[in-house]
Amino acid sequence: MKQEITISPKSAQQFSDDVVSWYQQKGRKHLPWQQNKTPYRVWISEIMLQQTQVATVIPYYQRFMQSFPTIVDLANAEQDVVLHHWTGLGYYARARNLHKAAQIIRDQYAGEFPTNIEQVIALPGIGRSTAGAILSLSLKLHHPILDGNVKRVLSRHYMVQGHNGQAAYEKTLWPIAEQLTPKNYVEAFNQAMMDIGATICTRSSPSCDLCPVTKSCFANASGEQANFPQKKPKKTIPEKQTHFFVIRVDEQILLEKRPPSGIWGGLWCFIEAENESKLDALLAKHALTLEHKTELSTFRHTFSHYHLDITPIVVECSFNKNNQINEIDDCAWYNMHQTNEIGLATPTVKVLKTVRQMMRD
DNA sequence: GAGGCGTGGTA
DNA sequence: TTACCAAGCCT
Repeated sequence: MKQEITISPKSAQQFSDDVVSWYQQKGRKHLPWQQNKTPYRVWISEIMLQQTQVATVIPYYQRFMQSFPTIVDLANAEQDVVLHHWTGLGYYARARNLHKAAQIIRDQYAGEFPTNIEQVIALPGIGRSTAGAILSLSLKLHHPILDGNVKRVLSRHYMVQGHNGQAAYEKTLWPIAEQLTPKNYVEAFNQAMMDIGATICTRSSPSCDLCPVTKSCFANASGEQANFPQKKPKKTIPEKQTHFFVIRVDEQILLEKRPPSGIWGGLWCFIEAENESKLDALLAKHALTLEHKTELSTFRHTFSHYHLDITPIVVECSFNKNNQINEIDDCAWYNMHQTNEIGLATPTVKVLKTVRQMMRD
């Protein structure tokens, strides 16, 4: 059930004044994407920061901007190279969408990031909040934002029921964000709201004594900060099992490009199977002779929605006579000692390291 | 509209 | 160790 929250223009003005003054004194101003702010630089940061912490993003951001200094550079890059820069960051659809959107901007907007919010939202991977953040932070255009930080601040301030993922929760919060967002200093206000959420109005034990709007906060007044936002109902996530076939011929490793969507979409992984029965057919298909097989210890990789117990099987092979390296379907041979410009999932990187270590010993 | 989609940090 | 969280978007 959507709550109706009424805010007087005067209290909204007070709120934004307090937040903007706080930003000028205490806000974060030295993050890499806050220097030389352009729509492109802010866009990349906003995408990387989705569901990802600042400290994790910084080195990825630096490498990405170094390799793709402009939208057109990004658009013209190979998808493998873009995904290579995302290796280990997760939610790889973000990188695929970023690449697609850059090509749209190159082809339909002459390489200039659009400034109309509807056009920005129409780009793949950009929703209302990210679009508002890009246009307000880089160009000072008057748009509200509503990311996880802002939601938490507003949820507490006005005691809005609900939690992330609930439609009614967001339907209540967007009009609040619209009413509070000032016409002047919109960039300072939006950045400050994210800073306050990230550093003061934290998920657990918020530092209300440091908050510039604590005096008007309903949750603070009633001591109910811990009850907002509400806890999500917890659910147990399933466990799945798989084998990684590490098919190796000398220093060459056979990898398979995954389908363009779904888990690890577009990344290169070891060939997967639930059990070993697939191995014979696999060797025949690639014209390989088995020389030695080693099963490594199983390890667990946990996603947001399931656990995956992975058992790597190192399969040392030689090529059959008269068969050189032949690439079939979406498979390709990679030299395991070179840093190929391709995207790899974290467990793939981990197993590669283990195999390199085995070869040294 | 609820679930898919990653990973590393933290309690 | 396990469970949950961190600047969402897409289907």
